[in-house]
Amino acid sequence: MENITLKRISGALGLSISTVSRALKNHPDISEATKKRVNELAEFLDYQPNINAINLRAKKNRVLGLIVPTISGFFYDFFISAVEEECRANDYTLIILQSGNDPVTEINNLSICRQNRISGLFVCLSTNTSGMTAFDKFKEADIPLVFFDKVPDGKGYNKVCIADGEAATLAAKLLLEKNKKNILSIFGNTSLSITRARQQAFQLMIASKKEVANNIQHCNSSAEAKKITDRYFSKKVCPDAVFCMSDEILIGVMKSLNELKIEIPAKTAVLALSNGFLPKLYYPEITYIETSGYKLGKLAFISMMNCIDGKTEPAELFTSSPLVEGKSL
Amino acid sequence: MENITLKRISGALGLSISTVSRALKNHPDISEATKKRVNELAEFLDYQPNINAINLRAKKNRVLGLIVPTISGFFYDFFISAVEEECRANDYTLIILQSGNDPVTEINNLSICRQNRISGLFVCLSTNTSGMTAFDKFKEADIPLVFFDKVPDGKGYNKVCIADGEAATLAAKLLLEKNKKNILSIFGNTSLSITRARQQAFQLMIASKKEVANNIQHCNSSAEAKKITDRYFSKKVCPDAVFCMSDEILIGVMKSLNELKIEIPAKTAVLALSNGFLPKLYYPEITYIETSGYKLGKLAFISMMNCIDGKTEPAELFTSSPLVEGKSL
DNA sequence: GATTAGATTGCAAAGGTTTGCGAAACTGTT
DNA sequence: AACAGTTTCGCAAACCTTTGCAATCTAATC
Repeated sequence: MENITLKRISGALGLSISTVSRALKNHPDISEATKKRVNELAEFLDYQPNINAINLRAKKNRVLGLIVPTISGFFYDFFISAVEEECRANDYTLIILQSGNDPVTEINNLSICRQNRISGLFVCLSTNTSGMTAFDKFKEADIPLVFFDKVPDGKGYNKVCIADGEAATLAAKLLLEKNKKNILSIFGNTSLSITRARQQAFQLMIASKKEVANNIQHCNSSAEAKKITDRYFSKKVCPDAVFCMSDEILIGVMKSLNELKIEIPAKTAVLALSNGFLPKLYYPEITYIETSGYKLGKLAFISMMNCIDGKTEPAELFTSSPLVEGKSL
Repeated sequence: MENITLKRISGALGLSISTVSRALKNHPDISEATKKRVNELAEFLDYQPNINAINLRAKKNRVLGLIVPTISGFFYDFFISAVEEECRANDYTLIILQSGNDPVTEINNLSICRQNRISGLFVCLSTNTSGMTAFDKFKEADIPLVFFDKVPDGKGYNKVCIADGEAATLAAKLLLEKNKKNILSIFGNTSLSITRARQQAFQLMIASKKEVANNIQHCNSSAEAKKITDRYFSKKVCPDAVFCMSDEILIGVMKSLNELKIEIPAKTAVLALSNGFLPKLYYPEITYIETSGYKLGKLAFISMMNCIDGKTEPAELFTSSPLVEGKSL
């Protein structure tokens, strides 16, 4: 079946292409009568403007890119969900690409984005990104970048972040308020800036009460978190609280505690920084400080719009992290 | 900064646009010397072919659409993840849209897809889709549709599905083998074809052993599943096994059992149909029959490629559902 | 030296849309 | 009837790429 184009409509109506184009755009030059005729036929023929032609002429695509280590999980899917909603509401097309934490794939994805002539890009760096040179090309081309979650160091980049320090401080405060004396606090890989920010703030606050023991541990996976917890809770004196820096860690901790049949919060309290999905799965529901991927996504889109609207200075925006009470503290 | 185009390169090299175009495509008509010159300059200038111009000329976009009720969850994100991988590997761009289970949004999304001139569309129907007329337009336009998860009734559509019957039968068989006598089986909303398929197969197999009691219940949420479980396990004679049709139901069941401190599998066994993520969270790990979103995504892509390659008859493909042993049975 | 074959390159059209500018038609005034 | 002033519309270029066909050039053959 032949494509419906302006030419086709103009031919059928005995008008010029430009008149049809303007009529469809409700241009004041065109008489109401003509507009009506054109719109009716366009409707009838189910005319769809050719987006390629439009973009070609306009020299820009209303397309945003989004690169993420992986879509599935407890965090990025929520982030993507928020960004997609905003893109749809603002007439942007969204292209999502997974890097799988592979630097080579990451570079390829950047290339795909450039081929697609995106107007902006959301990026969560892969864990072992080799450098920022590939990203700097976008800056040169005046394509705004908004980093989230795993962000590059240094000024000069747009970033949206969880207020890691605040959240961790709040967590520590809560534990102190509840008079916990022997805390097991588990963090992720220290090479990540999130880890450092969260740990530093947490540590600082706990240290304000000299008599409180803070057992700091690091891990790279749920399994490692479980092992650590196993170890601490097979001692004579068990921790009276466990702090989990992330959902991934929470999984390991809970598995251990459930297996060891440690009652929560009677024997030990559990507190986590979490996206909010997992804590509600457990019994009792885990008290957590919300580090919402969804909220972060909304914020990222705002930041992107700012960039596209010409705000030039790179900005770092933060989401708030409210406490969500469960029964584990 | 000015855009790099073929014209720009041809000007700089004193060649014609067509020569440059062919050189970059390694056309045999062009001498090696010229190819080298062209490629080097293109590389140097970081030339990116204008995809809009290419698509305009080719009259088709290498773009696939994907409509899903929501990205986040335990299922669709895995499905999307698989489809994205395949799209990337096969040079397709993927556009993901959420319907939020709203029929109006669904229609709008279809419209967005048409505007983007997609070459194919993956669809999971929203729960209350009003009818298939909006989708039939795609058929008329020869744009292949591949339905997954929530699929329309009747022949005439491409579908990829979990082998619901097989999976449920396998589940029932396992419970019978373990000599369970009093089973609580919880299913989702009966208006969904998945529910009906799973329930029917499960019921049939259990009924083959007359002495086994099968308590069938339905629910629309985790919370409802929890209530049902609460009720059954506050009776004098508790079920010796719980079957969960889905992850959502499993969540409610586990919350109830944990709260009531019912030991698994000592007091009662738990068996689920699941995407595989949640069962590994619990202690003990839940035995499940895998209804993998990831696998389904891979299959959907295969089906899509078949359609695009001109296979005309609508086909219904199934993924297998292997047993994954946990410690709950 | 003329002819031919083969290698290499260029011309021009097409794909669909937008838009500045000019042209035509119409209105109403004198 | 001539004019100005509006209203309404069309021409043509530009966005960038691909490709059938024609054109040019080189070298070899008769």
